[in-house]
Amino acid sequence: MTPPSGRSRDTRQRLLEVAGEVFAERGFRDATIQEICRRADANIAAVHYHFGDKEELYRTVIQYAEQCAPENAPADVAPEAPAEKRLRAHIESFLVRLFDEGQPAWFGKLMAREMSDPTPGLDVIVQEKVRVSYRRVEAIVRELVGSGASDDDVRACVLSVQGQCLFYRHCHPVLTRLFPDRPFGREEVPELARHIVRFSLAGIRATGRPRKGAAG
Amino acid sequence: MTPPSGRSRDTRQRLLEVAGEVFAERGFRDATIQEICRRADANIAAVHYHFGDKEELYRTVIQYAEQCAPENAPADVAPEAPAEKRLRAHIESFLVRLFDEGQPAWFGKLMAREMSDPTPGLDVIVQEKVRVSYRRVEAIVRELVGSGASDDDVRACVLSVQGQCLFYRHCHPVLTRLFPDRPFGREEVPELARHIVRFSLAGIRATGRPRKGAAG
DNA sequence: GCACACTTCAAATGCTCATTTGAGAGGAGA
DNA sequence: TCTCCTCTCAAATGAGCATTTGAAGTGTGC
Repeated sequence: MTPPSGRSRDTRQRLLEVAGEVFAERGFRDATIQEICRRADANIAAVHYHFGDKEELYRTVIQYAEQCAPENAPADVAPEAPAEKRLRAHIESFLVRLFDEGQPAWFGKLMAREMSDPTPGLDVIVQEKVRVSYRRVEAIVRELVGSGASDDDVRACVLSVQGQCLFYRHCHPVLTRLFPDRPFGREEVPELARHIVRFSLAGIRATGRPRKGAAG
Repeated sequence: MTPPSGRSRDTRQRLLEVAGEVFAERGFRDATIQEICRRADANIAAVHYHFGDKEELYRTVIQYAEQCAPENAPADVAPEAPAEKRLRAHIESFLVRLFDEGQPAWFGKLMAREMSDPTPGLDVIVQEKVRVSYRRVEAIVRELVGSGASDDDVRACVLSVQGQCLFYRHCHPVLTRLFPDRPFGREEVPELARHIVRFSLAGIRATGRPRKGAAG
């Protein structure tokens, strides 16, 4: 006689998904077990029963998120494609992941949150994900940058690219206040990507050249 | 017979400064009045006496920080200097403010925190500060960018510049884990600034040009 | 000395929240 | 039917915290 919805899916599973959302929205500390259980339509003791405590729930959420988004890389471009194309593909897929409100939506938010305000249990996992992403962009930049570029130059370029992308998530609250008429969401990704690609390609190529930027 | 240090300065003043630090370190919610009072060597009821409550203390801290750092603009460059020079000066002073551990040190941290995770009482004030900074960079970019650039192009360039700078604060925890040997602090500002200037100048100039970035 | 305002203090007070408890519901196997 | 075993539930429990209280200190003008 139980209703077919809600109760139907495993409580543990529902908790996991809802917890991901709530942690992403509020952060580890500000998220309350009460809210997670309310949204998951579960009893407040369910978290303890299934996960032990809040921290363990958080850790499990991260692992779950990782296996949910197994392909960090953009699928729609061949590894042997020219570097420009791969850069464009990376930036687009990175932005999409940052903005997406879909299935593993909260993962991007969660990562962004962890980046600026890490919690103890996560260090290693963040690093694994971030390092992979970093290495891919590094390879691209290395192809594009001039021969005069040092390792430091390459790293700086990678961080410039990632910085531009992450900005739109990290500072989203500021952007919506600064430009109330101008949305910055999933819809605008192609447009944003176009700019970041053009800007970054020029920046990367300039980095390779021996002459300095302003003081000739 | 009271010791000459500690007690000497006004309790209210000490609370204000210490609270700035603590809020910057932990965020509004995670900061506890207990810790603020302990560090300020004040009784726990002092906050209520001098400020009413935690929120009002926070608001006062922001105002205090603003008047502490009245000159948001880099002082060491004339408004009529060439745009390249002004861009360099802006980027350097922005980075310094983000990294500085000096007097109004926590202000940068606090702003960074507010940007990604705003608290209700602050919206307006953040906007005032951010808008000023934005307008200055906008003017610089407008001079540098080609005539073919739209308003959207200009804005995107400004955000690319700010994004690159803010990245080093927002993602500092990630950077220290990703590159344990490579510090990213106050000391490295000139180096970082040099890269960001070169990268951004090229990016901005490329944005003005009609041809697309990748398909040349 | 004496009243008075301004500050500080230690000890409540009460709220929110994570965690625990102990009592069941439901189903599977004998 | 009886017995486990798994899972859910409502109601404690107790910790951490912001806020309040009422009793002192401390100085200033008289």
